[in-house]
Amino acid sequence: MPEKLPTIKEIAKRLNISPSSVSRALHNHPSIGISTKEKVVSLAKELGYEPNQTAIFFQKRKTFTIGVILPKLSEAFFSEAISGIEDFAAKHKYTVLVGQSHNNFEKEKKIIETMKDHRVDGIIVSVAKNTFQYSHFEALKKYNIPVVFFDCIPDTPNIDAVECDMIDGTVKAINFLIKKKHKVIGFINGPAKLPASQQRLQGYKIAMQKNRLKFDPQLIVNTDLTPAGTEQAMFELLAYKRKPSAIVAFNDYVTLDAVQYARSKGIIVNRDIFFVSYANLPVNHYMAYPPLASIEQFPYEQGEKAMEILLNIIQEKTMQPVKAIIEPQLMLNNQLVL
Amino acid sequence: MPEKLPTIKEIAKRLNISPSSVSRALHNHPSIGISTKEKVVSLAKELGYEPNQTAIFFQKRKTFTIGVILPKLSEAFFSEAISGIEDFAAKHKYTVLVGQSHNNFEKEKKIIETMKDHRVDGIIVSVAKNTFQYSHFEALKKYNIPVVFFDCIPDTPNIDAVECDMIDGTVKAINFLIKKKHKVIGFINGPAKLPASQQRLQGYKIAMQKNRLKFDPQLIVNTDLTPAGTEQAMFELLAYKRKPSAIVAFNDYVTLDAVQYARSKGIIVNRDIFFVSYANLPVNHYMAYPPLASIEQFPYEQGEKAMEILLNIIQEKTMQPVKAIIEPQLMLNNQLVL
DNA sequence: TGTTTTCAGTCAAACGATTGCATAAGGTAA
DNA sequence: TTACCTTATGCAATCGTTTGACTGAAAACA
Repeated sequence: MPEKLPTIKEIAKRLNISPSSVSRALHNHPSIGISTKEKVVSLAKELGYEPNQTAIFFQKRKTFTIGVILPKLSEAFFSEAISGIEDFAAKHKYTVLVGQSHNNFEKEKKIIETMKDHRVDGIIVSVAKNTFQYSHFEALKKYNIPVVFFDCIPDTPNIDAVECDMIDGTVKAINFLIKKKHKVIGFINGPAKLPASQQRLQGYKIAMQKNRLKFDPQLIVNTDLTPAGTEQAMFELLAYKRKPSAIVAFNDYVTLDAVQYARSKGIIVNRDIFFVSYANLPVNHYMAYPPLASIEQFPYEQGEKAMEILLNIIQEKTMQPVKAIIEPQLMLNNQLVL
Repeated sequence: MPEKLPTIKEIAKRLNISPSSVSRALHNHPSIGISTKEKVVSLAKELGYEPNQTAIFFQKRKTFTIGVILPKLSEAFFSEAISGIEDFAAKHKYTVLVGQSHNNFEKEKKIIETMKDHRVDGIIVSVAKNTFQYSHFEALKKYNIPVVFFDCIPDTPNIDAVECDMIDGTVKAINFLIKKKHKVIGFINGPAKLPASQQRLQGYKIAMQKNRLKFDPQLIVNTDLTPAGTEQAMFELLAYKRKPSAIVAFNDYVTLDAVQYARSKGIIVNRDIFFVSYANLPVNHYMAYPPLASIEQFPYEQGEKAMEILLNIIQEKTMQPVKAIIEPQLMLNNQLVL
C-alpha cells in the first residue's frame, strides 16, 4: 500500500543517465541536451515524480517555512493578521507554522524553541502581553533566523517591525469626540507597562493639548484587560466628579466589557455616554450599543507588510532594520471618518 | 555573524572519534563506553549542539508536522478548534502548519498540495463549504498521509472523523423550545447540500415527530450563509401565515444577521420572537439581543480529539477508521441547559 | 590539420544524522 | 594456549537532491 515514491535516482536508472543530469534536466539547466531533457521530463511526468522537499530543505538549509507567534487566534485582529501573512506567504511559496502564546511568556519561549528546531526561515511575532524581556528573540540571531515584530513590539532599538501609529490613532479619536462637543473625555488604557498603552497615552495628551483642553490625570484609568479590571476602571471613571461624557477604550474587547458594565448600571450607551475604541471588530456591526467609532488598525495589511519585510530580509534584499508604520483610521459603521 | 552551528561531525572530529559514536552517545545507546559518552555529552553542551532537525526529518522520513486546513480562522469555532489541535500537538512534539481555504475548493486543493510537498505527517481538515468532491483527499493516501476530518466532514464511508451529533443538538434545541410552549418553530437551515444541514434537518423532523407536532415544510427555509441570504430566509419565514414564535438558525452568524433583520423590521427579539442557534459564540454574551440559547459544539475538544486520532494513526496504533462523536449541549448564558 | 570552443554529460562530494555490520582489544573459560 | 565472548568503537551506506569540477566528443575556427 505505501508504495515508494519515485526519486531522481529512479528516473536516472531507468534512462541510464546520471542523477545529476536528471536534476539539471528538471531545472532547465543550459548544459543539458534537449532530447535528454524531454525524455526526463516525460518520464518524470509518467511516474508522477515530485521532488522530496525534505531532502531539498536539508540540502539547501532552507525550509520555506515561516513561524508566526500570536497571543490568541481567537481575537479577530490576529486571525485577520494571519490571513494577511498566509496569503502573502503562499504567493511566494512559503508556508506558515503557527503558535499561540496565550500571552504567556514561558509558552512564547517554548514556541520559539520549537520553531528554531524546525529551522524556520524566519519568524513573525506579536509579543505576549506579559513579555518584558526579549532575550529569547535575541537568541534567534545566532541561528540566523530573522524576526519581524508587529502589533505588540518590544521597545528595543534596531528591530524590524510593523506597527500602527497609535499616537495618531488616539489623536484622531479624541479630535473626533471634541468635534462632537465632548469636553470631558475619559480614557481606559491598558496595562501601563505596555508600549501600546504608552503610545495611546501620549496621543491622548497631545490631542488634549492641541485642542487646549486641560489634561486631567484622573480621567485616565487602567485595565488589566480582564472584564473585572475593566469594570473597576469604569467604576472609577463614573465615580469621578468630572464624569466623562465620552470614553476612549484600549480596544473593542475592553469596550464590550465597559458597555456591559454601563448597561448594568442603567446608563444608556450612545445617549448618556459614548465610546470610541480600537480595533473595529466585525461584531461591532451587530451590537445593539456599538462604539460610536472605532480605530481600524488594518491587521490584514499589517500581516502582509510584516511578511513582505521578512521575505526581503530572508532574500537579503534589506540590510537595515525597517520599521513600517501603518496609519490607523477612524471608522464609523465601516466607513472612514474624515 | 552567521556562525556555523556545531554538528555531530564537528564533535566527532574534536574528540577524535567517529560520528556514529557521537550519535550513539547522545542517544544513550547501550553499546557506548561511559567515559566517551560523558565526554561527548559535555562537549555537546559546551558547543551548544542542537540536532539539525531537517536532517533528521529527511533521514527518518517524518517531519513531526501536521497540517490543519480550515475554512476561516476568524470564525471563533475554528480558532478554538485550532487551539485544541495545537495544544495536543505541542504535547507530543508536533507542530502545526495552517492553511485557510476560505471555503474555496480550489484554494483547498492548493493547500493540500503544499502540505503534501512539505511532507506533513498527517492532516486535519474541516472541509470547505463548497467542496463536494473529495478526490484531493483520496490522493493523499498514495503519499501515506492520513487525514482526519472534523466539523465539516465528507459523506464518504471509511473516513476518520470527529463530529458533533447535530441531530441530537437540534433535538435538544427543539425540545427546549417546546418546553417553553413554542408550537410554531421556524428553521433557517444552511445550504441543503451540506451534510451539516442534512443532519440538522433530520433532527428537526425527529424532534417535531416525537413531540407530536406537525412537520410543516414551509417553516424550513435555507440561507447560503451570506447576510442577504439570511435576510431573504427571514423574510419568507415572517411572511408565512403560520408565523413562527421561535427560530432555530444554522449557526450564530446566521442568527446575528437574522436578529439584525428582525430588529430592522421593528420586531423585538426575545419578546416577539426567540432564537436558538448553534455555536455559542463568545460575543453572544455581549449582545443586547442574544439568542435564547445556543448549541455548544465544543470546538476545542473536537480539535483535541481529532489530533489524538491522527496521532494514533501516525503511530500506527489504530488501523480501523475511527469516527468520534462529540455530544453537543444546549447552553444558556454559558450554563448548561438540562 | 591542429587547436580551441562549445556542448552534453558524468563523477563525486556535500548537506547531518542514523544504523547494520564488521572489528579490535581485552577478558574469561576450557 | 586456544577458542570464545563481551564491550566499545569504527566503517560505510543511506536518505534525495544539488553543484563544482571534470571529461569526451563534436563543432568551429585558423
